[in-house]
Amino acid sequence: MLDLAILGLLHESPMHGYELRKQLGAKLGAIRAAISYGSLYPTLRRLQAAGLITEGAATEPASGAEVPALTSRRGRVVYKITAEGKERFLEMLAQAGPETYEDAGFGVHFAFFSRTDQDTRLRILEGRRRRIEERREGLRDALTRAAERIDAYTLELQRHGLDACEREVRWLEELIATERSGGQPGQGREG
Amino acid sequence: MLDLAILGLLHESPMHGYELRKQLGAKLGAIRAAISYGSLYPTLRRLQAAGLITEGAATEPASGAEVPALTSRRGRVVYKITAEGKERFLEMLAQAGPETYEDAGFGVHFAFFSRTDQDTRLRILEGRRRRIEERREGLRDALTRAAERIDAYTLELQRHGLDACEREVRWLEELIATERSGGQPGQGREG
DNA sequence: GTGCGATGTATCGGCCCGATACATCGAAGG
DNA sequence: CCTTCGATGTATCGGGCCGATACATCGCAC
Repeated sequence: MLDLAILGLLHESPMHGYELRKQLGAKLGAIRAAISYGSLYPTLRRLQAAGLITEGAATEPASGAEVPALTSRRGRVVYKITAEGKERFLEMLAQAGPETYEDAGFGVHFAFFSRTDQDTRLRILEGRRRRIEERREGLRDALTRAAERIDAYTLELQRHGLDACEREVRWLEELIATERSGGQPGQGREG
Repeated sequence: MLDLAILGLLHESPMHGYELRKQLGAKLGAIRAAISYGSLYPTLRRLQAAGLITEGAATEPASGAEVPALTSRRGRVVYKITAEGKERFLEMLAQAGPETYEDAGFGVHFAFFSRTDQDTRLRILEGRRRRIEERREGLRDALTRAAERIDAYTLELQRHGLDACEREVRWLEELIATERSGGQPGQGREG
C-alpha cells in the first residue's frame, strides 16, 4: 500500500525521504494522516532490496553550470525508480485485491487513476462501491434490527456512519457515470 | 484502543472471544472493520496479565477422567472484567490523548459516551472538532494553492475529503450544542 | 554568536492485520 | 446412517505501520 504510493511519486520525479513524506501528505491528505518515518524508511529499504528503486547521493555533479538553490550537498539520499519499478507500479495499480477496496487502499489507487486505463478505473470504482454498500447494509441492519437495545450515542455513531456510506455510494455512482461517458471528474462544477 | 473497547464490552457482560469479536463489529461497525483474531487474543492476554480481566472456563467435561494431555478438546474461555478493570476503563474513557481525536480512537470513545459525564463528552467532541478542522484546512490549502498542478483524480479525492470534513464538523457542532443543552443525541429526528 | 524552527536520516518497541491451523457442532441431504 | 458443510470457537505467525526517540545540519532572527 505504501509501496504503491511511493512508487507512484517516484515515478513522477526522484526524491529524498523527507520530501517524499510531504508529497505523500499532500497527495493522500484526504484519506490518511501523514505517513510515519517508521514506515517510510523500512519501505524504501524493501523497495530497494526488490530492485524497484535505487538510492543515489545528491552530491554536486562537478561543473558549476546549473545549480538550483534547493540542492544542498549534505548527506541527503535521493531515491529514483527503476524500469522494473515502473513496470511493477503499473501492475500493482491495475490489479485489485480485497484491500484495494478498503479506505486506504482505494484512496491510493484512486489518487493515481490518471495513470490507468478506463477499464481498470471502472473495475476499481465498482469494487469500492460494492464494498461500501456492504458496510451500509451492515449498518442498516444494526439500526433497524436493534435500535431499541442500543444506547443513544452508539446509535448516533451508526447513523452518521450510514450517512457517510450513502454519500460515498452516490459519489462513486457519479464517478462511474462520468467514467462511462468518457469524461474526467470535476467537469461542470464551479465553486 | 482495542483495550478500551474490550473493557467496555466486558463491562456490560462476560463474554468469550468469538462473541466479543461480533459485539465489537456491531458496536464499531460505523468506524472500523471487524477486528482480527490476531489482535483480539493477544490483547486479551495483555489485559489479563495486567489484571484487568480474568479468564474462566465455561465448559464442564463432567466425566471423571483427567483432561487428555495433547491437543484435546478446548473449552470456551469466558472473559470477565475485574474491579481494577472497571476502574481503568473509566479512567481511559475520560482521559484523552492525541489519538483520542483520530478516527478510530474517537469512535471508540464516542461509542461509550453514555458511561461518561458531560464535561468529558464536551471535551472530546471539541477536541475531535479541532482535529477535523485542521484536516479540513489542510485540504483547503492544497485545493486553493495548487489546484492547477494537481491531476483531476487527486483533485476529486481531495474535494470529496473536504466535503466529508465539513460534514463531520457540522455533525459535531450539533452534538456539542445538544450536549450543552443537556439533551441526548437523536431527539427530534424521525426517518 | 546563539538559540530555534525547519530540514533530514534512521531505529525501536508495540499494536494490529491477514493468513493459517485446528477443533466442535447442528442441520441438510443422499 | 453417515457425510458434507457452514457456523462457532481458540490460537499463532510473519509482517506492515505507527509513535517516540535520537541525532545532525541549515538558515535566520535577535
